[in-house]
Amino acid sequence: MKNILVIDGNSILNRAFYGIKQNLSTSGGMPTGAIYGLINTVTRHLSSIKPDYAAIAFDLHAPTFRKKIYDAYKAGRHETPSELLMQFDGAKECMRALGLHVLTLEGYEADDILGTVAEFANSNENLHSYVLSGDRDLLQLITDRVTVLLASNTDTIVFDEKTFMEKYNIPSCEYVYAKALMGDHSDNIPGVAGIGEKTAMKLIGDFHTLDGVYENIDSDSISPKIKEKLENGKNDAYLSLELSTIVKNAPIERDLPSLSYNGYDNGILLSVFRKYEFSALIRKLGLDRAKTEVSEEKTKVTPHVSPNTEYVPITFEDLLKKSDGKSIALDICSFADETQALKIYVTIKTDDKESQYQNHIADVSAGELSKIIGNAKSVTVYDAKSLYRTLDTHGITIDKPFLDVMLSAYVADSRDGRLSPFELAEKYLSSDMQGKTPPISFSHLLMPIDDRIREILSRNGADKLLDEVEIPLSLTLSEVEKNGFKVDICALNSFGDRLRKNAAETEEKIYSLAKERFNISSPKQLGDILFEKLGLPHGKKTKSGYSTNADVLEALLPEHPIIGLILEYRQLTKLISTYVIGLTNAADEHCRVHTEFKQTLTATGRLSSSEPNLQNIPIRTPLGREMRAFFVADEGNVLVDADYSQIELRLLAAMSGDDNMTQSFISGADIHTRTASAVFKVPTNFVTEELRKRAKAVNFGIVYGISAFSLAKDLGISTKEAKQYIDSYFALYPEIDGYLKGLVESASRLGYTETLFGRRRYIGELSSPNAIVRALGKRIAMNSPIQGTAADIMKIAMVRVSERIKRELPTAKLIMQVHDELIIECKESDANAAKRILIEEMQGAASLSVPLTVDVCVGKTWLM
DNA sequence: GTAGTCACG
DNA sequence: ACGTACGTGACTACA
Repeated sequence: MKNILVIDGNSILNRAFYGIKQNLSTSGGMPTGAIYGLINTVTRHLSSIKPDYAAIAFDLHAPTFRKKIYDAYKAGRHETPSELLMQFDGAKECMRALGLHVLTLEGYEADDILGTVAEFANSNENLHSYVLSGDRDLLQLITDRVTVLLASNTDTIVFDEKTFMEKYNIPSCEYVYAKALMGDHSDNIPGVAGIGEKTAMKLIGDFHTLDGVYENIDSDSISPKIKEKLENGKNDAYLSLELSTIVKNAPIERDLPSLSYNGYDNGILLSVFRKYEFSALIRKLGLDRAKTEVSEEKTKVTPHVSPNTEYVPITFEDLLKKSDGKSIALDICSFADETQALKIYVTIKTDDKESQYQNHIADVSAGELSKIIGNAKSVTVYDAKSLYRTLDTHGITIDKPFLDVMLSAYVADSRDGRLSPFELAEKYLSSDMQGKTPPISFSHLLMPIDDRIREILSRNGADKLLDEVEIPLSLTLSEVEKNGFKVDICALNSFGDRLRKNAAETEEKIYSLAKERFNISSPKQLGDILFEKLGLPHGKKTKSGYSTNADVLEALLPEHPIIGLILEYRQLTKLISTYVIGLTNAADEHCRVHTEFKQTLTATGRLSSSEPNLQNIPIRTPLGREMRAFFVADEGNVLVDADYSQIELRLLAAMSGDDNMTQSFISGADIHTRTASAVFKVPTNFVTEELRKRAKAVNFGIVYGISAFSLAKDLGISTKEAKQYIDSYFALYPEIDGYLKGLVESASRLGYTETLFGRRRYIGELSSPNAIVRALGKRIAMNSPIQGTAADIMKIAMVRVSERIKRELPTAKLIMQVHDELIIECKESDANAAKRILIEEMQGAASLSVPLTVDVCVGKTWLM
C-alpha cells in the first residue's frame, strides 16, 4: 500500500495568513508569515505520513467555471489582501524546495485538483490518499481510500469514513447535499435561507440526496416551516449543489509516477529558507548542520533545567521492577483500533543523583498497566479525569487518585487551567523548547513541573486545596459523569410536540400582525419589522442594528400585541432547540445523559458543565420549569436534592466579619426581609413582597460588586434612588463596605485575589489603561473571593459525600452538581440515609462564624 | 468564527 | 464622560 498526500495550498495559506500576527515576519519588507505557517503545517504532515507521492494545489487567478455559472460567486467576499497575494509565489517556491509537485489548472480551483488526484486513489487498490486542507468542503472527498486531514493552525483533525459518520451522522458522500442546503456564506454560495447545519444534516440523513429531499417534501418529517423554506430556496439549493460539488475529473495531464515524493534536497531548501530568512526553520530541520543524523540531535541536552527528553524502550517486567514503590509520571497513547496493547510513556523518579528521571516507552496490556499503577508510590499525569475514563474503557478501575499537573497549575493560577504540559514547562521550568525536536511525550515534564508548582502552593497555603479537594474530586467527577442523569425521553418528546404546536401557532399570529413572513429568529430581520415597519420606539442599538433582547421587548409590551407573541415564540423555540432536541441527542441507550464537567475552566474555581450543559436546566419560569419533570430517577430509585441556602451571602457575612449580618444568619431570620426592613425603614412584618424583592436585588448586587447604575436598571428605579439603597445598606452592615474596598486594594497591590482556601485568581483588568476595564477589575476583585470560596466549599462537600456514600450506601450515586446544589440518586429505602449524608457533609464542609444551612428534597423527578 | 440571545447559579 | 452587575454554555443567524 502506498500513500499520496495532496495539499490544498490555498486554504492552508489563507488560514496561516489570518491566524497569525501578520506584522511579525517579513523578509526585506516582504511579508512571509503565511508562508512560514504553510511550511510548518506541511512539514508536520510530511513527517507523520511519509508519503510516496506528494503534491500541492493552488488556485490560479483566472475565472473558473463556477464564476461562469454564477456571477456572485466569491464576489461578495472581500478581495484577497495584497499582503497575502504577494506570498503566493514564495509559497510555491518553498513547496518545490520541499520536494512537492505544485499543481495549478486554468479554469479550476485547488479543490478540483485535489478531487481529481484523490480519485486516482479510488481507482487504485494499492493507493491511499491523504487530502490536507483547512476547508470542510473537502470532506465530501472521503472514501475508504481517501482520508481528509482538516488542519487548523495548531492541530489537525483526521476524518475518515468512520469519524465522519460519528460527527455528522450521514455518510461522507452525502455531505455535498447537506452543504447545498446550508450554503457557504464565506464563498457567497446561497443555500436555502433559514436552513443551518442541523436541519440540513437531518434532512439529508432522512432523504440522502437533494433530489430525495425535494421528492419527499410533503413527508411528515418535514415541518411546514421547513417545507416553505425549502420551496423558496429550491433554485439556490441546486445552484449551490453545482457550485460546491468538487470536480473529480479535471483535465490534469499528470500520471502518478510523475508525482513521486523523494524528500528534499538540503542545499536547495537551505538557500530558499535563507532567502526568506526562516532561520528558526533552518535550525528546526537541522539544515545548516552538515549531514548530521537528526536522531542524534535529540540527545543534545540544553542547560540544567531541561529534563531528559530521551525515551528508552523497556519490557513490562523490567518496567514493573524499576517503578515499584517509586513516584512515576504517566502518559498513555490509546489507539482506536482496539488492540489490547497500550503504548505508555513512563517517567520514573529514582534516587540516582546523576539521572534522577528515567523515561521509558513500553507496550503493555490493560492488566499490566493496572499493576504498574497499583505498585507505584504515586502517579503524576496531565488531565487525570480524562485518563480515568480511558482506563475505564479498558476495564481498569482506579481507587487512589493520580496527582495531576493540570489541577496543580489551576489552583495556583486559575488562568493556567488551559495550558498544555509544554506551556507549563515554559512557565515553570523556563525550559527553552525552541529549536528542539518536539518530544514524543510530555511525561518527562510532569514531575518537574508539579514539584515546582507544589513549592509555590505550600507557600500560598493552597496545598491542601489541591491534595484534599481538587485531586480526589477529579475521580469523583469522573464517576458522576459516568453515572449520568436519566431523562424520560418519550415524555420529553411529547412535551416537545406540544411546544412545537404552540410555536407554530404563535409564529402565524406574528406573521399576520406583521403582515409579512420573516425569520423571527433573526435579530436583524426582527429589528427591521419592529422598528422600521411597525415604527415602535427603539431602545439601545447593538453594533449590527437594533437590540431586540428580552429587556427591550418587555419595555415595549404595552406598545404592540406582537411583542408578547415574540417573547413567547423565543421562549418556545429556546426550550425546543436547546432542551428537547439537545437532550434527546445527548441521551445514551439507557436514556441517561452524561455531562462533562470542566474542572479547570472557570476563573473563580467553579465547575462548568457541557455536552449537555446540565447546569442551566430551566427553573425560573413556570413553563421552563416543567422541563425538570423529565429528569427522573430510575425505577425503584429516588432523587435526593440538596442545596446551600444563600451560601454567598453567608460567606460575605463571615469573611467581612460584619456583626449585624452574622447575627442575622445565626438567628435564622430571613435575610432579605431583614435587609428590607432596615433599608426601607419599616417593621419586619410590614415588609411587602415588593420590598423584599428589592432588598434581595441589593444583596445580589453587593455580591457582584455593586454599582448604583446597574442596580437601578435591575429594579427600574432612578440611579439616585439606587444610590440611597446602597448607602442605607452599608449603614446597616457597616463592615461590608470596608471589606469590599480592602479586597480591591489588596488585589490592586498584589495582582490577584484569593479564596479562603488559597485558590488564586489573577486580575489583569485592574492594571488596564482603560477605566471601564479597570472598573470591571474592581467588581471581579469583590466577587471572586466570595464565589470562589463557595465553589471550594462545594467541592469539599462533594469529595466527602462521595467518600461517605461509597462506604455507607454503595448503591447510591452522586449524579449532579449545580454550583450550590448536589443530587444523589438512590434506592427509595436509602433516601433518608442519603439525606442525612448530604446535610451533614455539606453543612460541615467548612466551619465559619455563620452557619451553613442546606435544604433537601426527595422526589421521583427533578421538579420538586 | 462572531454576535445576539437566553438558559442557569 | 464612560458603560456596568459576577460566573458559565448552547443555539441561531450571518459573514
